[in-house]
Amino acid sequence: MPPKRKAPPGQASAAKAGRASAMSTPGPATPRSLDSSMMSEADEDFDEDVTEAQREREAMLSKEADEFVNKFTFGGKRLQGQSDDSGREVRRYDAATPFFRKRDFSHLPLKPDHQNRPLWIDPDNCTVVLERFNPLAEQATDFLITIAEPKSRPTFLHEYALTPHSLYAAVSVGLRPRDIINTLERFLKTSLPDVVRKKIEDHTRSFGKVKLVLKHNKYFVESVDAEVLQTLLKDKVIGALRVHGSGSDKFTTSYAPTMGGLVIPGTQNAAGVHQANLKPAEKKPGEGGGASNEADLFTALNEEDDDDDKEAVHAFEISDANVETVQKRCLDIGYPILEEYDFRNDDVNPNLEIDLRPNTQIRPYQEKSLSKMFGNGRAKSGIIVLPCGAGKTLVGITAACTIKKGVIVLCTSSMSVVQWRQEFLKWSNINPDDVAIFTAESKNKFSGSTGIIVTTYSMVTNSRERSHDSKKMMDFLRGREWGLMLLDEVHVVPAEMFRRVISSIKSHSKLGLTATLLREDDKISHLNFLIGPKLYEANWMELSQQGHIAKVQCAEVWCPMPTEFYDEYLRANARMKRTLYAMNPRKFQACQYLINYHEARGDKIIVFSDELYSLKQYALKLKKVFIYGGTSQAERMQVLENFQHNPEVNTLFLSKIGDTSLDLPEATCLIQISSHFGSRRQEAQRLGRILRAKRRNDEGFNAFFYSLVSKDTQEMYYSSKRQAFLVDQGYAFKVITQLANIEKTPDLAFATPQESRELLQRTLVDNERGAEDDVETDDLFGKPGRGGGRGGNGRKNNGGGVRRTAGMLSELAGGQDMAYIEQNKAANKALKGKGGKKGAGGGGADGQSKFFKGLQREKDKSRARGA
DNA sequence: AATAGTGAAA
DNA sequence: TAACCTTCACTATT
Repeated sequence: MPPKRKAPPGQASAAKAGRASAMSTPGPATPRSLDSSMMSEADEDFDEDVTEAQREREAMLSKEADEFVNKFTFGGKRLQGQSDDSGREVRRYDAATPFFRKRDFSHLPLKPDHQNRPLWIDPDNCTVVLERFNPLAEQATDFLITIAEPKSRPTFLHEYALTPHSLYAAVSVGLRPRDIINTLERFLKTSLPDVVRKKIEDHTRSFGKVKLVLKHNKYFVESVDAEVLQTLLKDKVIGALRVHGSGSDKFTTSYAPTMGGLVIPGTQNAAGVHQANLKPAEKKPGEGGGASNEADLFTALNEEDDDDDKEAVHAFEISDANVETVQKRCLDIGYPILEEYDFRNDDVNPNLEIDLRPNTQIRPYQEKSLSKMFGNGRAKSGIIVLPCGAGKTLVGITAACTIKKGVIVLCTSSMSVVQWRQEFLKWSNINPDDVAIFTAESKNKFSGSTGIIVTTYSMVTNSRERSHDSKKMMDFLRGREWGLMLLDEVHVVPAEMFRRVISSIKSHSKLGLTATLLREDDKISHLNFLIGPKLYEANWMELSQQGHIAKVQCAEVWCPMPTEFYDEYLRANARMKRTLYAMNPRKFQACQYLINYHEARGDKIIVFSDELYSLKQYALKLKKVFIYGGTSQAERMQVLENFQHNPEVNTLFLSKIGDTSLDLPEATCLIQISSHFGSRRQEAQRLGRILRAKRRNDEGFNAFFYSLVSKDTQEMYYSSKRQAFLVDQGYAFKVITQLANIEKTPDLAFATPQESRELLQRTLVDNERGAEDDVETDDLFGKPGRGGGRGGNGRKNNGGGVRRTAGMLSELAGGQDMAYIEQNKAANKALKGKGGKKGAGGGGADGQSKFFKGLQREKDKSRARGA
């Protein structure tokens, strides 16, 4: 037994502080860390203080339990809000009751055969919980992804939310309200609460009644129900936007002769049938129950549809520019606009000669997502969410092959433009002349009357002066109707700039593709009226279990900071903080260790760092290749080529350039040493980089994802935020606090305190000197690189000028004392607010110091820009 | 043809 | 809670 030590009061409070800080680090890791270190310490060392320690622990545990319950309580906000419901009924109380507080629904009577039913429901906020281990789980899952939004899908319990959007999606896929209610009733353990029933009825009543139709290059709001249109026109927003054609205030009323009888009952699942014809063996017997059930529903609906088609259709026109406004308004007032394209009966637009190559195989989930899009024989606009590496491109191409009209594909970078074209040629029999690329380099049109154009968002949205060719091309794009608009990485669209695409190019249907329907702002919901509802979202875990994407082991490695680093960290400004926790020598060692370990296993490793300084330092010290924004095109190609084929080059360091704009070869291991705040999108996108790795099948996992985190720094908080999405997808993050035998690593860097201190000094000097040089001499770039040369990567720095201006203010602040930082921040903000628009009035900032000189320069620049 | 400058995303 | 650097694509310039 170890000698007992009586804890001096000071130490006890230190332990308390430590514990408090551990508590304040949110995320799934917290309980584990408490178990392993804190608990044992408390038990052994603080024997004498047992009562106090215990009390403290109990308090902590109960607080933790509260947090835990809160986390799994739906609508935690309401919980605090309503404090008293004493008037209602007397509830039974037991030991667990306090944990549930007001979220106790044990009064809802269970059905006698509840064990055979997989769903629970929370009537207050329409959250549905699915038991994955229930025999009926498969069928229920199929149903739930149609009517509800997946919130969280770990191994055993899945959480879905019924939202207006998700119900809208369900209706647009062809389910009727009563189908939804009946099926829910069938799967629920309790009877469907009336509140929910009413909600579903209310929300779905008006759905699917209004359509947006493109006719002769003009947009019309269309409905079979004249009263609905009247309602819309009475709305102050929509009514004002109506285009009054030819002086008549009546609707244009027409009949829809083309629809009657052409959609043959049973084939409404057009895409599905199409695919089934291609490959009948693809149908899985296991899916029988859910699929046929769904098919029944669709059949029922379709008969009704045929009746509708014989009715009159009423419409009024709106202008291109107002489409977005009208769509948004309609959604707000409960009449979401549905975009459907009856492509098979479109005689106006020429057909495109395109088909999938005969031996092409569509995977079941791809087929499923497409059957949602073409559920009733027409093309519905919407969004399909598939993880990276799961074949998004093929889904888009298959959609194009089904519609067989002109297609416009929008990508985020010119590189993926080239890829999309190649994929089209690879998977379909399209004539290469009919797939044209529209970027800065190439502005070709297709040869025939119709075809495919692949371009970038920025090319289409660019509002500045255009080159002559570019202008002509845009007129061409604007002047015609497209059958399908494919929006790659659709989560970028809600940005102010990019949403203009929607109104400037007219297409009959839109299909958005993305892996991560995530943004850190709340604009993602805008996609519902910009593009359409989410038609399908794949379950990552399911795909990896079926072997379509890699099985990934995720781990978070906690690296303690040496005290001298931590002292410096506490003192540093935000910019320096980020550099310091990336340069943590213990983190460097962990990185070195992991690289060694995985290279020995034969893995290909990618290391991500957002922090450029540390990226270079790591790569140079470990003698590995690296790519960042300034790396020239030719060299990027060369490095990637080597990484892919040269057995000597197994590790590649990347800045955040690797997130989107590089076509990375397959890798099996990924290490993150620094990242962009709490961006869940980035985390998911990076993980996506190794999902393609599925060749090796030797063990349980075929890919590894490490996140290196400096302990007790901001990183801990960001890291837990970043992981939220992946945790919801069912990934479990293992916390590693100790790497086995790390001290045996050959040439372990910074092993002595001396080296560690040197590293700190150099880091500080390198990052400060740069700023001073910049201001004083204005000649930073004539010098041979701070932080050592370019280790074999001799390249020209073309981004220098840009970086200089950008780095100016913040670096200056770093060189000054605290008082200065405050000023700088305030001034920076003021500059932001005024600058650019009206040319900030020349206020008190006269050229007194370096700081104000820099500020003045910024100001001049923004004024020049504005004029 | 290579490079500088710019707006915009996040 | 805000932070705020890096990166990209486009166009104009030398």
